[in-house]
Amino acid sequence: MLRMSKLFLRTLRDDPSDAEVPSHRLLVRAGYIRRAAPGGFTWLPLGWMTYRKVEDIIRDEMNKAGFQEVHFPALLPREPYEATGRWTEYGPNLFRLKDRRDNDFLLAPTHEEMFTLIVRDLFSSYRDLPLSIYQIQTKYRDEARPRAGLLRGREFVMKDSYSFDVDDEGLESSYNRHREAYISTFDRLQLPYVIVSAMSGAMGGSASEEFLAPIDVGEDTFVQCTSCGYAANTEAVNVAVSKPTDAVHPDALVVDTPDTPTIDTLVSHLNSAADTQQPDHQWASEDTLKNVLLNLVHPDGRIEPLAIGIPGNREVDLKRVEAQVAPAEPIPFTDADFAAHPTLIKGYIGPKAVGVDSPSGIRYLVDPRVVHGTAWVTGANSPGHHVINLVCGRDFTPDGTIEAAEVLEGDPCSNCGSAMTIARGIEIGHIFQLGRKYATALDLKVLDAEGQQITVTMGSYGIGVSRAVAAIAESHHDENGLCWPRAVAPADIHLVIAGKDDGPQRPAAETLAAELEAAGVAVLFDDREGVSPGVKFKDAELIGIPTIVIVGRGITDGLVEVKDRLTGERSDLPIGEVTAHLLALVQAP
RNA sequence: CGGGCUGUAGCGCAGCUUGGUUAGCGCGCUUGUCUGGGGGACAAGAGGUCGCGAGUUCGAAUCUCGCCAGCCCGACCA
Repeated sequence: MLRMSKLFLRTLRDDPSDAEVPSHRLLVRAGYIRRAAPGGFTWLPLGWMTYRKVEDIIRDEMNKAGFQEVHFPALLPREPYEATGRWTEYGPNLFRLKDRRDNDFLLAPTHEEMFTLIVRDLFSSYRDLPLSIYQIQTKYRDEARPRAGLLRGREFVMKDSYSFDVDDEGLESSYNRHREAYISTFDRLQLPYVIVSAMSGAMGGSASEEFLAPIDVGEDTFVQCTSCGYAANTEAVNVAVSKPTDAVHPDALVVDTPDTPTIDTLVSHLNSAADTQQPDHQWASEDTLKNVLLNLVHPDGRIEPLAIGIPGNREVDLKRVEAQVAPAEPIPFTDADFAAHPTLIKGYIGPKAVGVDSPSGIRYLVDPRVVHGTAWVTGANSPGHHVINLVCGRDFTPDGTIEAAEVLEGDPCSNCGSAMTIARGIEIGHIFQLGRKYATALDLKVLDAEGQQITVTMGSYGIGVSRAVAAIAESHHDENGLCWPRAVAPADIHLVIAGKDDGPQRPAAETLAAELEAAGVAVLFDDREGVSPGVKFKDAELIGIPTIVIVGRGITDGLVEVKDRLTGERSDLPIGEVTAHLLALVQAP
């Protein structure tokens, strides 16, 4: 039993000024967590109990699925990460430090290397596989900008699993077992989620999905099809592509378009100038082909310029580009870059100035909607001039396609063509098939049935444990405070004495509390003296235990009040029946 | 890493423009009395390196410079 008279807790009447998102605000106000470092939080008793409930559910589901728990150090030597290249590739987000003999160490941001190495050390036969092992561990990332409390810290807890299989079918099966385990886990945590297609990114590999809790404060943007259920992180969306057309277009024609360096100015010029006006059709921004230049910075420092052609009604989405070109990093051209490429006229760049066979030699990739037979208005590579009716495949041929254009609300689904919606989400889980990248780099092989060495294929699966606590808070609160799902609440029942300190309420509540505890119900007992009922009620709502029991003025008639935190529904029950009633509530599935 | 805002008691804030006794208010905390179903009242208290460091000045919370930290937007982010 937790007695509030003794509990290490102080609730705050005002919102902390540095907290913006609800989970951060309420967890601090209700006395669950406290900021201790940039991006680091102390868990106070109520918070730690909730955290442990979440962790236990995750652990339980992992164990049920047959995965085995291990535990690595967070402090690791440089060598394994050197072997996979991540010591440098991980960049500034890696916490690096030195010991007294000047050896390099790091605080692990994730543990692929260590898991791979330990399996290599212990196992050497296909008969040992498949294997899935996991840990629940504190991770460190030197985030440029920790924010939103627990949602993005520099120190956080993650459950990370790794699967090891001899072939692709095995990997597929391990992947699906994790997917199922994640579904059960998030269902138990009562976290709403959408499973979206994701990029496997620099990690390599193929299949990759994210579990996103659809909450506006989330940092990921995803699309969802209103009809077929397709969902994807915007980084991973494939645009719906029209078929190549056989339409016959007039010859390409260069027209004077003075002072039209932007799509807007170009479109309004086309619609007003005598030589370009069309009787039956207003020019629109989607008729234009916008050519944007980027520099790709490769991990080895090499810089490669890249030209991207997209419909003029859209912007380039750098996140999407990065997902395509990883591990290279895309950076927009600066004025200095344009100066270094005098054949590229900013605002008037056309397909003829770019492409590997052009004078510039710059690789030219276009949006997949720019297909054979489509006609475009685009730059004529001369200030104040554009060309109309420039036909892809006839007048120019790009070097390839790239998913670079921003995704807009209402865009057609690439699967079924229906309109897609866009929403934000918190990434609460990520599962993906790593393949053989780490096994190859660290030489993880086993003998197959024929006695041949084969490289193991791996999967990697993460759940942010501390982030899950915040995500639950984000999806389970109201203006008065938290409303925990029963499975993760720090106690089952919040029992409040509402009466004079020497009134009959106290002995009745004490008896009830003892009875509940004896029946196995975890009670947070507000037995504080000299605290008015109003204060206790406010605290109870802030703290958010799902059922609040009030021993108050009804006690003279032998009644206590049972209140549902979420619905506000209340009922008076004879004190003799309360324990059975609450027990049923708590044990309800 | 760029732009904007901010840093004064556990929490929320005023004071800074125009430098000047002992830095103030509300909440919270301590003691007492009253109160006792929605953060109650009165009284008396405790609690501060004014983010840190230099500088200007007879004198700096206040002015200048540098740094650090926080929040928001963007960049970044298996």
